[in-house]
Amino acid sequence: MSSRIQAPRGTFDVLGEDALARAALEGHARRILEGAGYRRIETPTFEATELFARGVGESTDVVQKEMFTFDSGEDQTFTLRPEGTAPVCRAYLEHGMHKLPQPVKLWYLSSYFRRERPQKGRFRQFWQVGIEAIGSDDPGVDAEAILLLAELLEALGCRGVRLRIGSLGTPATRASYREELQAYLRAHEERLAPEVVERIDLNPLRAFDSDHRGTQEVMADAPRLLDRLNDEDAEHFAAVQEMLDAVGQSYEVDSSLVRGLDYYTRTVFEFSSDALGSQSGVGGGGRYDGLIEQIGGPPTPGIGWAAGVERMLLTASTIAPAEPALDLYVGFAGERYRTAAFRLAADARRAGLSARLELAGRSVKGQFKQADRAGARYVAILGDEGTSLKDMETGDQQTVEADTVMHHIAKAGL
RNA sequence: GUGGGUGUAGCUCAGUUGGUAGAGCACCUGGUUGUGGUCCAGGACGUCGCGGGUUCGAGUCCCGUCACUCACCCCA
Repeated sequence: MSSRIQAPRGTFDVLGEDALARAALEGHARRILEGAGYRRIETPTFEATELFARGVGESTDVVQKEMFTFDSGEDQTFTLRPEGTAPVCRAYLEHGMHKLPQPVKLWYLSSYFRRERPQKGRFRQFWQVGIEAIGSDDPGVDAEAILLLAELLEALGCRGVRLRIGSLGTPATRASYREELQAYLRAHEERLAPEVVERIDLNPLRAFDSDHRGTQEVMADAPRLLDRLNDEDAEHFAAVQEMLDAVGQSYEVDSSLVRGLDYYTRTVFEFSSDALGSQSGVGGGGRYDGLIEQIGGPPTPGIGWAAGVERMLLTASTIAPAEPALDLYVGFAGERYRTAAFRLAADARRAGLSARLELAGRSVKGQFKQADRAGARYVAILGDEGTSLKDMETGDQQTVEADTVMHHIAKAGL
């Protein structure tokens, strides 16, 4: 066993009930998102490393220490995609989608890769369902996007979900606010928790989340980003809130809401669930009006979100995947009936029934047992005494010609 | 990347002060010479995560390693 090969760290096989639940999740996502005009897009699993370096931001944790980058043997390196927004924006540019009616609405469901230390709800290959709406800065796009994610989480029965929203304004606003906040924190260093002081340079906004009493007192009077927004951005944010209010979507405004990717501007939002433990984020996103320019295109506004499939499934309560129904189990008593049984199962499938053939050499008793466990409605056993057709629900059984099994089942109304 | 916990059958787990591995469920067979859901009997499945050390002897003790897990960090 020493040399038994395992799935790589932080990866997993999708099987059993999990596979059924994922299929159900995909069905909900397609119905909800396509109903709102989003169309499916899938981009390559790996991209030029530069796309993420420029798009996501050189200074982010994702780019600095979490990317799986490999040498292509050519003059550039490639990287397993750590997120979906930059690749979709690249595709938008590459296919001239600015000529389509704007905004272009796209959704995806695929896997992403980050070299992190795995724990519950955090993997090295993980799945996200996400949307991007590119080409409009109308606040209605923001509100609609938020609502769609809320609707998806609702459809999945995700528990303990709450929504926080904020606005980051422009990159310039954000940068000057950051300096203001850092200066404020340094001025009150002696009252702050040591770990907050340590992170003033790296992540000053984190100070808002501290449960340290002195820190909380200091932060009560700290400058807020939302108070520093310019008029246009403040109006935009107000419009988004007005629309959420109009449809009764509950949320809380969180001035300290930050997202880990550099490209966000204006609206940001996050759905979290207290059912998740420390990886509380279920899904989130925001506006990225500078991203397309950042990767070499014309100034183009955009907004999107991504939600973690594994995390949604961890909190989902109403996804009760059902095994697919089985109409007919075809067995046989005696090797010489094997081919006829094979043919009956094939005929049944051609006629639109779900049918399963005995493939494990079980005894007749074993075949009935197996058919029962598989939830078969009918069992047909081919053998010396003809073909026995049994209705597993009523227990009724008759001996029929193999050729007429389909006819008998049809008569019963299947 | 840092720190803590845990790895025994397909699954959930037991295993006494170190003495050479068990239960339940699931699977297969038989009881019913061709008939399910109950019951009874039987069977197959483990180099006890992996490697090394201590010992006459290691699932048990020690070291390393891998994986999972929790917290930090970060995010989906």
